[in-house]
Amino acid sequence: MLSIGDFAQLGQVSPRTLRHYGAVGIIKPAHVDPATGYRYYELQQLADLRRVLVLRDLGIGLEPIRELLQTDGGVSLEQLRGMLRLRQAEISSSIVEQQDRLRRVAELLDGLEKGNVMRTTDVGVRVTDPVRVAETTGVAGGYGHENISPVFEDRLGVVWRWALESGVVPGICVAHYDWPDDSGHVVVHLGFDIGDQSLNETDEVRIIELPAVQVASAIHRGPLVDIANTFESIVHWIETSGYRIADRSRELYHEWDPDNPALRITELQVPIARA
Amino acid sequence: MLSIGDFAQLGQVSPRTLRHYGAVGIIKPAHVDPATGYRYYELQQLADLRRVLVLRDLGIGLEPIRELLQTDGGVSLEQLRGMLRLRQAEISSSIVEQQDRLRRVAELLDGLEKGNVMRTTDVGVRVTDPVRVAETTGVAGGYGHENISPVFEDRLGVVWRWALESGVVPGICVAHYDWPDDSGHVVVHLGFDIGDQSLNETDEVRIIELPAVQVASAIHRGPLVDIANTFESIVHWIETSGYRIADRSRELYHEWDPDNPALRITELQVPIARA
DNA sequence: CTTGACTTTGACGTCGCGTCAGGGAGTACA
DNA sequence: TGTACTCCCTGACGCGACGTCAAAGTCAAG
Repeated sequence: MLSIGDFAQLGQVSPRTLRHYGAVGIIKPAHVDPATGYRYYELQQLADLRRVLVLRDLGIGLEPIRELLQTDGGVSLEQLRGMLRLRQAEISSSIVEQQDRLRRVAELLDGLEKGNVMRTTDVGVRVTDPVRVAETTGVAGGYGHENISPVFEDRLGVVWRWALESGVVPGICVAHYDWPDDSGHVVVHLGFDIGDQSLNETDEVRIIELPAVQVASAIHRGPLVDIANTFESIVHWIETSGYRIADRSRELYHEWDPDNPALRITELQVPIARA
Repeated sequence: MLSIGDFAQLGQVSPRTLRHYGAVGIIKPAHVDPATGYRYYELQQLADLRRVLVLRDLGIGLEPIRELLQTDGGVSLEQLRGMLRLRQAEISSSIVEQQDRLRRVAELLDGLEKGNVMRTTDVGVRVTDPVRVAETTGVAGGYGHENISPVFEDRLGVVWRWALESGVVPGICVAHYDWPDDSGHVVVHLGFDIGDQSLNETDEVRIIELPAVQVASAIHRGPLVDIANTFESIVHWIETSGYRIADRSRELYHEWDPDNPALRITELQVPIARA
């Protein structure tokens, strides 16, 4: 019969831990003095405690450990095997996760050295919601703001008039681009979210649904002339993060103040998949 | 001006999270309606939120993140660098730890396949307390219970008489062994813990101090005839755990009922060091 | 004006104990 | 027998980052 302090010392744990184990039913004192409430342990229980500590140090929770000890005998062997395999899988995936984190930290540090603090910080992965868009298409001479911008102005007027005529409630403005063809020309799609509204298409305005996809996204603030930088950041991020570009990119114009381009807020989305 | 729900959806977090961030001072709503308490956010804050999420997903706590954002400007760059390096070290060591766990889980599973469930489960590392021992020495023909046991009986009688004569309060019984010499003979040291008591040595009884060392220890229950199995388990554990035997082993007789060998409880300790 | 979606504050739960606080119990010494 | 010191008890809060109710107020649409 050992006092809780002695037993704790032998088992290399704190008395508080033993009381806790008693409270959750893992290791109960062999005897409790009914008058004083003092806990007394037997030396035999040291082996039990050891087993608990071994499992605990494997990262197994106290509740599963309790279940294992409760059904001690033949049954628990299978359970133990199952638990261990489960832990094996959990630990493995957590290692992978940690290594991924380590890579991201290293990249951020790397970015710091080169002075571009906010660049990578802004890029993140997410899964977009599917969105129904009423859009028009136009053709630009290529990527780059000087090519895209005139088409934009033009098409924006078209959809805007269409919106007024059809009485639709326009949601957020959305653009996406097809891959350039051999001549370098780019098809530009420009429109806006229409939610669940049922509308008739016209020759110029089509209604399509952009599917939900996993994207790398970044927020671009200010005028669109330098949006290429943001786009480049995303592409760089994608490459160094073990992804590849999976589809055509999209742009969402969260804030579009015609009078103040500096306050514009644009979200750039590039669909990705594991490389 | 976005409601908390809209802003949360854009940022891919829950409203609860935003409220929490507001409460701890990381991201405060751009405006709070004084009448209703409704929180309203600006789209500009999305970038802030993104940065927070990036750092959070790196495993950095909210409090450090808050400090980084508070001192935004030139100063925080150095802090950020420091934080990231710290995280780098933390993640690295946690990966090592997880890999160690993974190894231990695999070994336990391996042991399960071979049917020796409790063997490895009982072995653990600890650091012993230094202990002062009054002991006698004897020579046995070799390791093995048949050689050790007669010497034990003999020496036990000697220290016991000495204890009675000197009026010492005996503590726990302790044995340790020197390495066998060329002829295979083993010097056996047998005595007991005397705590802080000051005592005179005799020709037969010496007082020594066993230093604090890191040991692999296991509890052996029952008679000593099969203690070799337990010893073998420890040695096997040491070898497969990346340690080596650093010194002579020790035995502690926690429970020593002369009438009932089945209830005996012996702790085997083998000093270890990293291989 | 109702309905339903959204929002507020407040509070508890998570996991494995560490760490008080306030008070009883055991042991050694005068 | 008093006292001092150590050990033990129960009960409670704290940690970290929110999830998850609950009760009640707010908003926009029909």
